[in-house]
Amino acid sequence: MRMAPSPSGPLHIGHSRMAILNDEYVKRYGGDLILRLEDTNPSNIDINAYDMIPEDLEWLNVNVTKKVIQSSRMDLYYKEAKNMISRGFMYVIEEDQKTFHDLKLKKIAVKCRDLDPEIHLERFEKLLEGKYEEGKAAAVMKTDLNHPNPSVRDWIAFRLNYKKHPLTGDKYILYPTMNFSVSVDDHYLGLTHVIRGIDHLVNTEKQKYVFKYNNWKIPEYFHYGFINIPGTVLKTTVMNNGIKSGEYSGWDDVRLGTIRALKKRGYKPETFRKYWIYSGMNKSNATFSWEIFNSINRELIDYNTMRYFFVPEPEKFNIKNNKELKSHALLHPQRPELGYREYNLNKNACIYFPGKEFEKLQDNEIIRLKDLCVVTKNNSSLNYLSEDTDKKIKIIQWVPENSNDIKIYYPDGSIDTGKLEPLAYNKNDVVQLERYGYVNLNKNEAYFLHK
RNA sequence: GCUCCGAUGGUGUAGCACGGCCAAGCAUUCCGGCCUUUCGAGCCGAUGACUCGGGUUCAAAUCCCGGUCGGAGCACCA
Repeated sequence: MRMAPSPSGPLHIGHSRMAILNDEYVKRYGGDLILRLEDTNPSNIDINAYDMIPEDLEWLNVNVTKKVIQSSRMDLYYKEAKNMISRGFMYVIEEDQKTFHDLKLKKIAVKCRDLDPEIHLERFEKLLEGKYEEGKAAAVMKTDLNHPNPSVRDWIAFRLNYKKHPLTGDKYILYPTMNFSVSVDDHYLGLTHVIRGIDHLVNTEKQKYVFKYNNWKIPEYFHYGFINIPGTVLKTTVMNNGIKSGEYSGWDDVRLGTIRALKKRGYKPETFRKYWIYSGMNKSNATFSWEIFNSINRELIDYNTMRYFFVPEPEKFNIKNNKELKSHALLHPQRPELGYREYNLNKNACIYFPGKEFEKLQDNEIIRLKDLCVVTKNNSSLNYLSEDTDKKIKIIQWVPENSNDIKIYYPDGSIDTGKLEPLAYNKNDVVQLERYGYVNLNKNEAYFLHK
């Protein structure tokens, strides 16, 4: 099995599907999982991606057994190309891009298509030596000019690019297109099974020509459908531009759909795995379900997340108690052995209470400050009533006066501000803010995870 | 336009290769209830789907034909 991203940025949630599906097959049936970085287009490479991609995979617990970088295999591609030219399966055109394309649309062969292989070999050398301008010549795979899909007709196997390559510099100028390098690599790396998206359906058809001409064994292909991932930014160029312009704080900005952003928000690697295994390899397109994804994650983290109080839009109230109070809230309702969060409140203590909740209360309504006492609303104040009651009343969270301000960053770009109870401050952990949601605390700020 | 794919509740899937056990299972969301000093967890309940039309057959979600809708590809990107 293999996975073959181009090193143009870090992995995002869409890539994680390919990675995990491949990894899962290797786990079940054995074999190698090859990470192949496809960097044969110098115009589309981010040098940092060579490191970021393996990091992301490691975090996802994807077990890569072998790593290959295509730009270090150029000699192999050249060798195979010459071999195929000499046998008449590939040729070199001296037409420019548009001319060649127009001819193909009309199913017309270029004049030189069937010239002696020797001539094409000479031309190929000229390509390597840089005797042509970019876009004015290319090596072409001979297929079928009558193929109903114009892109399958005599597709381009090598093209010139004089741009400096981040890894190989100006050592090479002639680069194979994906369809050629993929075919050669899939064969020599011994691929038996290929899992990839349906966007490659036509590429598979193109690549099969290379296999057939060389009598190579064609791998088994599986194509899965597109996943539309709503509400998140995934396009590498958009992310990249946003980072450069300062709009995003980096590749791990919580508004992005990268693996590192999701990690920062507090998702578990296992969540990705469970989700993608559960989704299977349906060929039909689907919408990514954050609901299900979050539900999986919630189930994984709930047992190990401590509970704390957070008060959004805090309003300060003097609860006018005439005695000292002590709060005793469990760190985890199912795990009393973990202990309590306790705060001592003096007589006439002040607390913070959520502004929105206060507005919703009826006058004289009795409510419970969770794990503290019972109060009643009178006009614009909250007044102490008793320590406990048997009645079923609303239970609302609060925080003591010495609580700290905190900002909670949402993936949609919004920010919630409020007061976080002192015991949670400066923690670096995923916690559940009771009646609010799960967040990943990072000292004096937090990233919203999910409800 | 051409070529190729696909279509099961709000969402995601199971079932389709070998028609009957499917008056369609599971998960999630929403709604209702129980429990609980969280709107979390847990428990119970409810609503909700085979794209349409033909055909084959004793019998079709499953096979065949056609329509509709959706998607992908039509690059010297991957």
